[in-house]
Amino acid sequence: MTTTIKDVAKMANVAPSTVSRVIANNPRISEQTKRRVREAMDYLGYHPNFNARSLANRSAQAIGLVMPGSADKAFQNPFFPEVIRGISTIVHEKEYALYMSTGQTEEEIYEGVMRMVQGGRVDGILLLYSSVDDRIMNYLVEKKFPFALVGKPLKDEQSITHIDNDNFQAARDVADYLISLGHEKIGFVGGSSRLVVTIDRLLGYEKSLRSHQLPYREDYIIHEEFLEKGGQEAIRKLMALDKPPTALLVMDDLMAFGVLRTLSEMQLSVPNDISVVSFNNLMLAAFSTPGLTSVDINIFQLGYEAAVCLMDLISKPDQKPMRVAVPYHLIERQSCKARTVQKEGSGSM
Amino acid sequence: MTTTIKDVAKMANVAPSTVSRVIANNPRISEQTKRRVREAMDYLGYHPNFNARSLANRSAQAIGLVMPGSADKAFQNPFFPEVIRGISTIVHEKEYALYMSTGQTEEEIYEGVMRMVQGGRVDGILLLYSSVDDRIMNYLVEKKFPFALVGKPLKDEQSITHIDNDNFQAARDVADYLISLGHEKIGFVGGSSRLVVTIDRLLGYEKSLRSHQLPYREDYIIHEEFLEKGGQEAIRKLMALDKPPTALLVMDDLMAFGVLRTLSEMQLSVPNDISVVSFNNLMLAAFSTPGLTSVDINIFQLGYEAAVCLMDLISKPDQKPMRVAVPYHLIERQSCKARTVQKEGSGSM
DNA sequence: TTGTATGCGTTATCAT
DNA sequence: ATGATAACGCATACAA
Repeated sequence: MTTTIKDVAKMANVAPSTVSRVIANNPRISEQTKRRVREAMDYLGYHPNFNARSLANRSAQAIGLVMPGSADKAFQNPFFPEVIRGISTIVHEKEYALYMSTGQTEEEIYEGVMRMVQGGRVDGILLLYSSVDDRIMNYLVEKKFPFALVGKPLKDEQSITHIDNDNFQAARDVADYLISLGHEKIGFVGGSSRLVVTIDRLLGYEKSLRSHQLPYREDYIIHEEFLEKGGQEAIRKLMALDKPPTALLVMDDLMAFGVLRTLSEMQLSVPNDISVVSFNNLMLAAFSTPGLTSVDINIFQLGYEAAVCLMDLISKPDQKPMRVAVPYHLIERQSCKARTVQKEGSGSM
Repeated sequence: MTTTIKDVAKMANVAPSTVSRVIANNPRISEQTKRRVREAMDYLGYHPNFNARSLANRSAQAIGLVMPGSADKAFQNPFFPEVIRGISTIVHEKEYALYMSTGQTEEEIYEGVMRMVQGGRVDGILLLYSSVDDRIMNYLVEKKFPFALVGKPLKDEQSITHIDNDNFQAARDVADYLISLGHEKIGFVGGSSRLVVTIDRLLGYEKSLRSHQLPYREDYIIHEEFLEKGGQEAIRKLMALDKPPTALLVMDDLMAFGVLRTLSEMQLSVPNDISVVSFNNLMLAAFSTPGLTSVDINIFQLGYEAAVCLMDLISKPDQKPMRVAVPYHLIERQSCKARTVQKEGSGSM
């Protein structure tokens, strides 16, 4: 049916193995026969069968992408397309293909990953999130299957290749910034507390408060999904408090939009009534009203570096685990404002 | 190394072929042995090798995604993640996997598609754009390889399965809308003129003008990339005209943002000085200032329906080509305003 | 430098 | 109801 290596061999008057060698550009084949074989390939429109090749080779020339929830969920947040952009550039360079798992529940995703891995569909995996005690990561570790993590593992930092920002420091910087603006009641709107990135940033936030002798109030800490809706939920809870915060550290721009929208529905003004800083610096951050002050975490680069590391892991059998810290920086826009001095004034700063 | 069907067979005291039948849940195997085999599979943590299966089967249980330019380019526009969301839901239901081709130039993408197809990596292809005289589409047609097109083919409409909006009518509606607002000088900011969607909408726009006895001016037609930058370029050209338009039909929200931004840099007000309507109704449309009046083309559904069709094409050998028209509707926000009556007043409407 | 034979892990076609 | 065996298309160790 489809043309195989044998057809080419026949046409070029050589053995199939010779054709195979020509494909691999084996130096021990004479230029003459190479040319002859290549002509035959061109003429017949031959293309190698990947499945057969993978089978004989045990390599698939493809890497798998694992997102939290299936693509139809994750892609709601522009974070993922953007990491994938970074990944894609390097994957393309290496002539690899990209494979996306689909699955709604954690169980389904886990199954999908097992199938990818054991089924020999992919040579390596990129884990695009890091959560506490993740089955999938445990599985990969145990299997000693090449993978890189976008994010930080909770433990085994030394043995797991991972690429992230210094989220502890980033959150601390942000809180410091808010405090320097005179804010003392700062809310934290984060993602699931099972996400390591949430944990890290919460720690950084806490550290900042403590170093400024500010109280750390549990009721200022909210955990929601990284979506607009999450932000809406969060801000409702916070504003219902007896003493609502005057500033917010929001972990995701999308959430921040939810916050902004709800606040404006409540007739509250950002930044006059409340200041907001968030993370990711998505394109939307520039377009919202007011412009959103946001931490640019270099999402693209996160993906790019992760792909580079994974490729190393795949090609160099005894590559040591790596850790790459991608720089971040605060982009100031119009969502923050200095607070007029408090009456209670503990005089900090 | 990895556990194969043979290991399972040995452990369950059956032949490999029997194990294979159990996997396929062949009814001619007794429940007893099925149970025994399954226990062995569980115990050994067996997972079938996809490559071997595909090889024997000539089916990959995967479909390929083809975007204009590689992911790292295309994903700059939220359109693509959103179509993929739609695709992903149905692909996941059918337990298929998703392959993404990577490639920068048209040549590279073409090569990638050939490799996917002839290499047996995928059982079908989703073409996420439609351009005039597209090599890739021609190749797929010629190969009679199952594929569905998101968009409309320029010719062979009857024989190519495609999913789109009625873009002619949509653009006509939009232009009518602008005209009903009193605008007579309406600019058209579109994508590449090689894209069928551009062609269709341009036709609809023209039709609207003509039916209202309004002049169709070449210099009001701009073609740029579907990115913010494209919009910036476009509006600069238009505003440099002797009689710049008072209203714009912009083909993409991202472009529209570019337009908005540049206009505001020029100290021009939307909608007071100029009205803007665009397409796609991305999340950003709601967040921009002013809120962007945009045509919701149901991107998610576009992807969803396309995947459904492709699955039919794959599973039913003699499935006829299909055409699905996804509805659209105009979402009015604040970027358009009625024009005060013109002095020259041809009195239309 | 090139050809021969074998294996990669499954499925499918015969048998029994 | 189950087993033996031959593909599937390619790569590679071993010969020549």
